[in-house]
Amino acid sequence: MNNAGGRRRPPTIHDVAREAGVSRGTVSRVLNGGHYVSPPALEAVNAAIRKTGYVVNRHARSLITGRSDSVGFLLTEPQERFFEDPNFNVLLRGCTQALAAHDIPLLLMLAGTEDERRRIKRFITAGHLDGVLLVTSHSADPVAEELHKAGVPVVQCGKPMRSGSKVSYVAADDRDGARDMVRHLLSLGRRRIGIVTGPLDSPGGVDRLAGYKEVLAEAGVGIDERLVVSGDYSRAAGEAGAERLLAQAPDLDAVFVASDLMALGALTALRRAGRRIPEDVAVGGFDDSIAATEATPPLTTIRQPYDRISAEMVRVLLAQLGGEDPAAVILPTELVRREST
Amino acid sequence: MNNAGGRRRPPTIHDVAREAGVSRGTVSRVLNGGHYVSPPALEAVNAAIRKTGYVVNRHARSLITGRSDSVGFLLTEPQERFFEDPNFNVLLRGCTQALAAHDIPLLLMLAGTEDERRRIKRFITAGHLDGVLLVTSHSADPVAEELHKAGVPVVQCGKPMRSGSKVSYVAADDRDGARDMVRHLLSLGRRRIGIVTGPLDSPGGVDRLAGYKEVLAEAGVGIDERLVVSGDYSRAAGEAGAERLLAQAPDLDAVFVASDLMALGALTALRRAGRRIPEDVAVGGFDDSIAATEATPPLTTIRQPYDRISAEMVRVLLAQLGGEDPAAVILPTELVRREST
DNA sequence: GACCGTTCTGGGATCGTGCACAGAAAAGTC
DNA sequence: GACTTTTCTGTGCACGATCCCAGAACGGTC
Repeated sequence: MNNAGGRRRPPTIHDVAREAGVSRGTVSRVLNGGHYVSPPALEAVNAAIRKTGYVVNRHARSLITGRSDSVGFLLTEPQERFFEDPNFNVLLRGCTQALAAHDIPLLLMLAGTEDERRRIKRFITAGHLDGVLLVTSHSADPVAEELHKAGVPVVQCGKPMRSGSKVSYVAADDRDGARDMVRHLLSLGRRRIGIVTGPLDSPGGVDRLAGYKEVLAEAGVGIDERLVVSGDYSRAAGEAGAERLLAQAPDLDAVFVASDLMALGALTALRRAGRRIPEDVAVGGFDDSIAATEATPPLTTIRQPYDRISAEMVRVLLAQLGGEDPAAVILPTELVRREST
Repeated sequence: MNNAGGRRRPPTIHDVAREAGVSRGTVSRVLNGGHYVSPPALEAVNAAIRKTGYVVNRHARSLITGRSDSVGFLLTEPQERFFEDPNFNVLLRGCTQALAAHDIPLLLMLAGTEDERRRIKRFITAGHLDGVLLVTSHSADPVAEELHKAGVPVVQCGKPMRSGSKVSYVAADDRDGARDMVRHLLSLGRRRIGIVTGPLDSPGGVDRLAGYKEVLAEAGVGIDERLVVSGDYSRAAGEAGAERLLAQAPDLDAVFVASDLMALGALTALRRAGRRIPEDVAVGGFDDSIAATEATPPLTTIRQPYDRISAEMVRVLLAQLGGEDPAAVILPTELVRREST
């Protein structure tokens, strides 16, 4: 068994066939489900596989089947922000593990520059991948639509902006999450509730704002546009947003910030203005990333089920590879109470 | 050019040959470097490639060459900690981009459970990968050695524990970084300098401690074992470590904490004990992760050049694929002064 | 026994490349 | 011009699997 220094030629299906005393065809059938194989042949082949340590050559298989049995995980701009977002890690890990359970390798592709985008699109449309899991914070990104048009199965993380799109997606229920948070703030007796929204050219930004307005209207609390500002999910934007709110509506007693990272910035700004959290101003975040638990005080937030999102993305993609139609999945969120409210 | 709804058969080398009026062999030669091809033939082939939109079928190529032209990025346990470490992201992104420049896809493999480890080892040794970039916080991990013995080119991130190993690695100069930090603390007039080391079964832990002791000895400051405690790089360990130091040596005036994450915990513990940072106790970290800049006060730390580390890992691996011998690369660190010292 | 349908098996064709080889064409040498 | 060397080209084969098809083996029915 000494094999140091170089790789030996791996056993092929032919070696297994010879060892088992059957033909290649029979071995191939065993490998692909075992239909139309007699019990003794099945056992002989399995024994031969164990004995030889045979592993299928995926390249040879792909060449004839036309499938690659691998999936791409595509992250499009803006990398800096997203890549440092802990939520991204959870997604990537979840997808990798869900695919591993099906023995499907994941190819990581980062499209930062325009040049990289072209390269990657070329790679994908060349048929090197069976499907693509797409993550982009900018949901207006046309790449999902382009790949879909080229016949490549795609599942996007987060709702796409264009509503007519037939691209599969998996997302958390932004609107409902926002409703829960605002109801929670109302239940604490707060009435001057500000909001720092996400970018309003993305469904995440729009839907969370819609939920906010909906609940306030329901409760008979009027909507004061001075209580509404927007940011881009970054920490700095949260800080600036809170400052703007304080200037426009100094009497606010709560803020719903549309991401935990922005909430961190908001905490800084509010504290600097001398407001106590949560006594003077209650602060609610969105995401439930680790940032939320490590903040001081720990953030009340809306949990996005990233582990389930990744699992669903893989499930939907594999279903599509199996011939099913594109699907949209919306997963429920959950209010997580901590000390900031 | 309408191709909605399904993939069309991609053009093959044969289509290109027919289009260019040459044979398959000539096209193949153009694809692989263009040697022994006449100028007119070269141009005709290139034109045909552009016209047909031809992209090489990697599976067919791999089948005949025996190479896969793809590389694995393997992360072994313990995932939870490492995966949430922002440094990991920087490594992963750096490797992906460096490989993309050579048109080499990266396959992400996470080995959490023992079952996953077996699966992945099987996958790799089956020849589905040309080489492996290995990241593990536990440097005693035998997987590097195993893969190496199986003839798979490996480059490890961080120095391996076993010194006799012939596995390539790329690491920052831990010892020198520690020396710089301790010299810096000495230059501030501090003499009672504590240390929270990393795990002492890893070179990172051992070497940083060695640097610490070396500089103190050089400076004629004795080594007080009450000033030395160790942790596991986690935030909680930093907090506990600082508490132990405060109990064992209440007169300390500086702490060198062997990771930024631990330093965050140490800040909490020191502040709770009423020590002002940096007036009473100066705190130095290690890594220069984003945690360092976001801490209050921002941490003085030793910068590990993760972007260069990832680039070197890829360079060394590709060199090895090209037939060169395994290599060890140690990169210089840099002191980053901020407000915690 | 003749016939049928189902289960099971083996071998040839095939996927799209790279490589070895043979031979043509061009270039250099005496 | 005859010869060698170098450059250039096309063809057959191989890589390792799946797929298809023909036909054998089996069991049941009339």
